[in-house]
Amino acid sequence: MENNLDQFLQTLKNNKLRVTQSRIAVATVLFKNSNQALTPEEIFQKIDASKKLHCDQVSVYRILATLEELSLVTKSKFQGEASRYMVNLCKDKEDNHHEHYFKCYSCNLVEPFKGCLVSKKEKELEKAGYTELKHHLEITGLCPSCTLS
Amino acid sequence: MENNLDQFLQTLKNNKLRVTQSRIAVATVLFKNSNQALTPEEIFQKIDASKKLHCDQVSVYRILATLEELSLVTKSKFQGEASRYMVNLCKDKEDNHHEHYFKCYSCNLVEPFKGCLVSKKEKELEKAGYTELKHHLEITGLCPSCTLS
DNA sequence: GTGCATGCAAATCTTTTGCACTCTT
DNA sequence: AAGAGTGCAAAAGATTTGCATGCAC
Repeated sequence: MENNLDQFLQTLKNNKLRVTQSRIAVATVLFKNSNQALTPEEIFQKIDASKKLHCDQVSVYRILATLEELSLVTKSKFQGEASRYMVNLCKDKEDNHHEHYFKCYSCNLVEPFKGCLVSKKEKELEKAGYTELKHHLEITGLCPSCTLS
Repeated sequence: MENNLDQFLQTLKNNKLRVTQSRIAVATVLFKNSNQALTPEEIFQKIDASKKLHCDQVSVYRILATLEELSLVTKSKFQGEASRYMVNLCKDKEDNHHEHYFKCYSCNLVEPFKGCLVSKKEKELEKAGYTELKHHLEITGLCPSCTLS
């Protein structure tokens, strides 16, 4: 856990980015909630509540954008609400790394699905002359444990 | 075409909604662009440009919401931009009518796909204890004719 | 010391809401 | 005449941008 954070910060250094208090604050909150996907707002609230950490809300946005470019965090967007971010625990650095996510609307658990549900359809479309295809899939609901309680 | 518009307005009457100038304006623009999905902004611009028609931009939002409830228009949301609406040319009134859309980012053509690419995955999840599943899928790219030109 | 990164203010974009007035029925 | 629907103003929520200051290196 702590190792993960250190490794995380090391990646910043390796990319010639500075290890600032704000970035440590965001990273710390993300690691403490590594099984949830949090909105920038939620991350800011948790930083603010901790008293020990500090970071402006606008900086949270900027930092998350930076972290996403480095593939240190994963962004997932669900309809009608703010984007959500979580640490990218999947260590393989393949660029093609592509996933879809389930989000529980009760506990905000976010789970990735291996494989892509849409690639088959995309291949069909490419054969039909479509190009530069991209897609975005969101699945939401109640996870098993929230279903029971 | 004109018949479609009349039929459209008749549906309003059948649902005890008034046939107002604003609703005619929105419907007219939607029918003139029935193969495209337009944003509320775009619809408003076209109404405004026509000089003959008139409707406030806020009313465009309200009218689209009303039309969507009656299934007269279909709403499709794509990442990072405003929602898009188009007349629902599919006449079967099945409530289960569920589709996914492809949007061309060049000409804004929107095409529905029959069938659902995700339902199989959802059934797996239900077996695993997940409940109240919903999903949202967006596919974008260049359509064949925009690819060629 | 240098300049990357931050904090603060303000702007942007989309959409919603409140309310008085108007037009359809 | 009644009230559904509209127009205008303003608010709301998420995110971005500009710029002067400050902190990591």
